[in-house]
Amino acid sequence: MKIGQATIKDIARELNVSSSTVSRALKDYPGISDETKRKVKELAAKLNYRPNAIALSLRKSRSFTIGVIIPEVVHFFFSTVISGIEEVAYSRGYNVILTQTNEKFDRERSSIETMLSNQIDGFLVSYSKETQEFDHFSNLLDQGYPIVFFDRVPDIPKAINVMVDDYRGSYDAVSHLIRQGYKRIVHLAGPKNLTISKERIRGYKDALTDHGIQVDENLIVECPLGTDDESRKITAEILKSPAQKPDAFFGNNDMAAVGAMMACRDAGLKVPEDVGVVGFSNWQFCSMIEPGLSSVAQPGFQMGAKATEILLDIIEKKLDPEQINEPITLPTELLIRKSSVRTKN
Amino acid sequence: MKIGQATIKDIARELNVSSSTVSRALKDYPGISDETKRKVKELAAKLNYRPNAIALSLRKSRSFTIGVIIPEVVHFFFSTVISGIEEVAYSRGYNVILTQTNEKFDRERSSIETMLSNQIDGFLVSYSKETQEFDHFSNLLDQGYPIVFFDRVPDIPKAINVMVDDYRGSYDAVSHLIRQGYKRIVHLAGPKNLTISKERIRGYKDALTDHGIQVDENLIVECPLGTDDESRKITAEILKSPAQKPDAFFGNNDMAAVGAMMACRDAGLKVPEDVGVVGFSNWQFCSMIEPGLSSVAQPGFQMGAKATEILLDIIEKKLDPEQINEPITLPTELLIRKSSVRTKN
DNA sequence: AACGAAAACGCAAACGATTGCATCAAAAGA
DNA sequence: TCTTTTGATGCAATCGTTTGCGTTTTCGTT
Repeated sequence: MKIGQATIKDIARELNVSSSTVSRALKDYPGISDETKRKVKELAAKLNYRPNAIALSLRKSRSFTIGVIIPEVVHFFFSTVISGIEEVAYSRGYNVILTQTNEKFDRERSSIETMLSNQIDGFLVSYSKETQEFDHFSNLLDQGYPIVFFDRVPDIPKAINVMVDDYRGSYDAVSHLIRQGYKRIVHLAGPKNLTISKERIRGYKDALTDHGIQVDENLIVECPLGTDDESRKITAEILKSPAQKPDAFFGNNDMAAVGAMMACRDAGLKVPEDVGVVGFSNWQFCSMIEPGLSSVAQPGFQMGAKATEILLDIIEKKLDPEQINEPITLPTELLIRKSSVRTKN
Repeated sequence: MKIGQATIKDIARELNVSSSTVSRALKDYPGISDETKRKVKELAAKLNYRPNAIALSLRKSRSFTIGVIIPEVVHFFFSTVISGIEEVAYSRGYNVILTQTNEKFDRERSSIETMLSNQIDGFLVSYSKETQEFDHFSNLLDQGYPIVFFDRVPDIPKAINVMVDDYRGSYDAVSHLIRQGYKRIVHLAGPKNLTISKERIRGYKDALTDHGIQVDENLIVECPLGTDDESRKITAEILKSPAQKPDAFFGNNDMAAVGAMMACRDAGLKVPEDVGVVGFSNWQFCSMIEPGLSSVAQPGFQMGAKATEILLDIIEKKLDPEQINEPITLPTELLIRKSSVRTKN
């Protein structure tokens, strides 16, 4: 008993019955005497019997495992999403196998391969920044594999997408800045191949237009990396230029916003008096820095949970993927802190 | 070909050979003609054959999957550890299945159960705060299951532990505060059942003693939750008390340290002029807040990577677990920022 | 022409569990 | 007493792959 788990065969041998009987006894099938059931269950408990999930998977061609592919675990937002995924999967009896792509396209593809080898029941995907074409996903969808995309979602047929309402979040943030009296608002944008970046840019533009401010394309600057260092440098550059100085920064993410704040401080500008700043994602540090950084909160946990629920429903045929034509959007919430509130007036 | 992957049998049937031949041809076994090998490989490529990892696992009683059990994914430190784990596992051809316990003992146990069912090759564990007894781990170790503990490690026989040098990190941090002239240093300690908390307390005490300062047990206050809110309240309480006021706070983690900073600010005390603060973990926000929070950096990625390497070496019999008697400690690094540097004086 | 050896391949069991169908006994009905 | 029904269990195939051993084919040698 030392090595190797007890199997149904072991129980069968010990009790002088067949494996079939043991299997059925354990699952309370009709047609097995109460006496036998009792003995089987007793011995099973005594031997600490645990069904071999691998054997089960092979038999049923189902692994009760879902594969999660994300760019990077260490991003706070993604870690909250994982938490949501894990929570739902666990409660419904599924395992989660995880790989991060580190934003590499090749790794995204090879991860899919190994997961397919492992007879994954379905995929949960947020694709990498490098990914520009989506054949590897389309093929899977065509073959009928369940996939739910979240946050970074592709624009391909049959894809089921769960995302936050980036447009609305961006629109709200920029409107808020305008109401606070800021007029020349720079948008530190994300990589333009990502839908989320595009949506946020769209929200930014519409907010300006709706408030009677003309969009100046020069004020939309791309920050591909999304780090504070990058945005700090870019912002410093902007502040140095002789053109009419901006008086607010709306970051595609919180790191970019923080970088802008630092650059402003470096340039001797005060936040929020001289310059307003709003970020996106509501990372933990937003409430800890001084001044507190206003930010658009994304419901990461809910997103992970929702995406997983949909995926499992599809896997378990409770839901027909054909019926979902619209992306599922989750509401954002603008959290207003000091960085964007003009106290003087 | 729509649904269901091509199997070895499919290839065999198509080519009028046996499965054995196909299997051997694919792996370049001797005793198969070059001609056959060519044909098999060609067809395999054409059918997009992918070996069924589940069947393989069943046959070899090996799953090439390791199970990771951690308290919470959303902790920055743990997410860096996961990243390290994932990196090494991926490069060595293993899958990672992940569960978080949410600090619950029951969930820890049930996670182990499901992982055992899934024929996990080994465990990587950081146990929950609720966990007080370790039979569920001891049993596994006795049965010969490979387990490597990290960060939160148990004091039980045969356990292989990977941890940061908490003692040294704590000692360095407190010594630094003393050298800056702070004298009454409060330690916002972690749960005392965790080895890491104990080690940090030990480092705190030794640093004081070595610098000729007597340890005052009243200055060691437990912050079981480790949140900023909790520590903010506790710190406020301490500052209100009539006793000789402390002039520095050393947090068991960064959140606790930030809480202390906020409480000081609330009380009208300036950091670092009046009060010095040092945290532990070096979360991302440390460099973003004002003043920057000095902190002891823990090499999370390296810890995950190291633990995984050891585990895989044990699994692959490259390493004999009996040979490891000492915990593996990774060096910490004290990052000094403004919060603990007295400029006046 | 005949024999032996090497080369190429197939058979079948095994991993652990499930399940349609057959089998056997005992109990019920005629 | 003999047939029919019901209840309890076993057989064997299956999922996809590997592998020890046996079988067949093809040569080369004498």
